[in-house]
Amino acid sequence: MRSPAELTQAFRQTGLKVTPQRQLLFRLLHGNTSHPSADVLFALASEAMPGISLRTVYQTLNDLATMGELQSIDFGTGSARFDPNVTDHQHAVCNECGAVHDVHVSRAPKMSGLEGFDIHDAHIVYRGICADCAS
Amino acid sequence: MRSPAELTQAFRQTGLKVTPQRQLLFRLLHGNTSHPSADVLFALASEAMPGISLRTVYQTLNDLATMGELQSIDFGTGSARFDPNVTDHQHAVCNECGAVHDVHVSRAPKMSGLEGFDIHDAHIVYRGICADCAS
DNA sequence: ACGCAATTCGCATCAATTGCTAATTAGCAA
DNA sequence: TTGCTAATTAGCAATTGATGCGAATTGCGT
Ligand SMILES: [Mn+2]
Ligand SMILES: [Mn+2]
Ligand SMILES: [Zn+2]
Ligand SMILES: [Zn+2]
Repeated sequence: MRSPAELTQAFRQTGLKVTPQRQLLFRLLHGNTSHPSADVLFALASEAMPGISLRTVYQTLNDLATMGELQSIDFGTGSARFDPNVTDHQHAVCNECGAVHDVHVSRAPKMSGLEGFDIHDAHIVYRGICADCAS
Repeated sequence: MRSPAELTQAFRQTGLKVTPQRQLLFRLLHGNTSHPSADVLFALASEAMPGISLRTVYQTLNDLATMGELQSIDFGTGSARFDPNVTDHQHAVCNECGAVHDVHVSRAPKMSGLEGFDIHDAHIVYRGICADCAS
């Protein structure tokens, strides 16, 4: 995801308005590696801007996802997680605390057993216990 | 997942009863490689047994999952998919028709960028267009 | 055949997300 | 700076997949 300043330009160029609510979310998401849910972002946003609506948080997240500025990922944890890192990477999910960490694999694994399937992308989810929870 | 006959034994040994509804689901699931949702199973079950409840389908699926006879997988398609194949394998999901196919990878990919994470298992989801939809 | 714990199934409930819309506001142009 | 107008906000209703509940039913060990 680009910086709040760059997003401001991008939004205006697309005919979208730059509101205080959106600027706040730009700031909360930029460089955020915690893979927050809409709930969590709503809680964070509410601290800085009491009265902001959960609906608005969803709206802005969807706008950003549509623009390709962030990805929405479903790890089966009940709610979608949002990731401003749209570069190619994988995830490790802790079974204990639910934390999601970025990881990388050296090379995309080849699959076998299926002919004629045109692969667009492959996503790997590692599940286990994170360093914090192991102690 | 074991055969309907074996499951009948296993259920009774666990103190669970073997009802006609459960026997039907045993049959519908055994050797099923289509990764059906609860909805789809309910539709199939309703053909053979009109009046069966969706609640009962969920109940039985949860029982089987708890016993380790099948796995519940969330591909982010809106509803959970159920897989009676509990051996180590991966999946390819068609972006067009939503079909889920079993695939295999030669070797589990190593991840890097995270210290002290104890990996229990890794799941890979390939997304793209299946052979049927390509034509 | 009996007794009782397990099961079924309809309905209420829940959680995450989206639909709808009246009131508000950003941003452009005069 | 002011005014116009389309975009946005925010509250609430609705939706969807799934679970909680409980009265009526039924499997199954004795
Ligand atoms: Mn990430
Ligand atoms: Mn499978
Ligand atoms: Zn953890
Ligand atoms: Zn397809």
